[in-house]
Amino acid sequence: MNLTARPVETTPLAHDRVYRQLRSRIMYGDLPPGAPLTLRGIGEEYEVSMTPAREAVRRLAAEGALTMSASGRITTPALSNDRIEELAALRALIEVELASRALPRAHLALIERLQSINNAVAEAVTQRDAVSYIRANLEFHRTLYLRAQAPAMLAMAETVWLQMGPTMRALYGRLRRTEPPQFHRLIIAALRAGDEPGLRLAVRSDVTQGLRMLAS
Amino acid sequence: MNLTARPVETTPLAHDRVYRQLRSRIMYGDLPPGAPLTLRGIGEEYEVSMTPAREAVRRLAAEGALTMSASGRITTPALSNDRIEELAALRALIEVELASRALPRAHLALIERLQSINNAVAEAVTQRDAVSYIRANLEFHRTLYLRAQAPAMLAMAETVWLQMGPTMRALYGRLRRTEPPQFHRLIIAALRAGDEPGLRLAVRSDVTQGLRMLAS
DNA sequence: TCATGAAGATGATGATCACATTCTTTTACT
DNA sequence: AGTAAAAGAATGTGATCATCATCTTCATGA
Repeated sequence: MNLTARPVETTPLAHDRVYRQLRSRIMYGDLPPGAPLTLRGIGEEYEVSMTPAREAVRRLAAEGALTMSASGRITTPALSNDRIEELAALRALIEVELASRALPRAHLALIERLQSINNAVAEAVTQRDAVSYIRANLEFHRTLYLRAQAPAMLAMAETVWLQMGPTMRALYGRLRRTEPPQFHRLIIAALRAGDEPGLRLAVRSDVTQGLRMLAS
Repeated sequence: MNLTARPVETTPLAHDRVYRQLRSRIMYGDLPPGAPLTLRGIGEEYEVSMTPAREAVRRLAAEGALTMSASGRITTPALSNDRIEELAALRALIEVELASRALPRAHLALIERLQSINNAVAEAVTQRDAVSYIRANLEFHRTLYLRAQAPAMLAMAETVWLQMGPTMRALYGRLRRTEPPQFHRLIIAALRAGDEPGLRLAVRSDVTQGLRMLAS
């Protein structure tokens, strides 16, 4: 048995590092929809050969974070309105369930952390910083859902976030808004009150509000 | 512009062929949970080098169809009971929604096709053929959900099926049953009657019935 | 008998290259 | 000037190899 108490510092793995960095850039809207990528370009940017770049891309493509054309060209996804509606519906289904499962375990410390994260969201909104906004917003949701103790569901939700990343950024660009997210306050209030129906409604509203931007 | 009206027979791509064949074997329960795989073994089996084998494995691992240990060892997933409960809950959430969206478009021809697929399911049950049973059962569900015109949701549902494939097979092995699936008949009846609440209940029951096998 | 350790086998990782396809730009012809 | 053909550049695919980590097996010693 290995008893050497070394830290968890495993993973100098090149492909995993490239995967995680690309994933962050996509999920948080650093790349616009339809942005082209190349294996050689990625390899150069992250100082690896084509092989780890390919594996990272293959992995991201499998998660829907990247699109591969018939000829193998790599781009970030440019979603149709129908696709966006579907993904929003998936978010509603999965995240309402996650919130519901997190509710009985949501104690005061968690609620206060959500409160503080929500301040960061509001801050990003006033500064019109799209990437910071998306990052803080998703951190708000992830922090709540982690309490649900449902890793498979959380992974599904994150996959949906990943697919919507570039589009989220583009949508935010059209948005003229300076008020902080109202539904986050409703979520926090419902958590405090232990109000499950209210929580479900608040999460569903928060998750599908982006659709209204499309209608206009 | 290319006007050569060649058939769609693009894709002699090795990694894609390996991916699809491995995916089928996993989804339909041809591999037991925890089965080890190697890149060289896959390459030899499908007569390709390690490179396409690696890409296929990477893709399947990203979908949760394969598990990679910290040292890179590849196995089919061996799910905990908690994980199985989660995946069943996800099936319920997503597939109930898909069925509901398919309902208004489900005409007689579709219902008759479902009827005939269900006969194949019953046939597989009487012959105790696990792989045929799983394949026919999933074809039943996929045929219905295709009518929902919701490709992103269907892809999510298939990802869940994929993750449960090896476990489904193992569960079926414990099952002593000769009667055909009762809930499929309820699904078909609800479709004929245009009964949405009944359809939702029938799909949810069908999808979560496997959980009862675990309780025993 | 069991633990310890070394040697060999096994397997994933990453780099590099040749090749075919696709896309882009340039050239040539009407 | 506009269209088409052709030359060139760019890009993904698949094979091969060197390397390192891990696992297994077997021998050694208390």
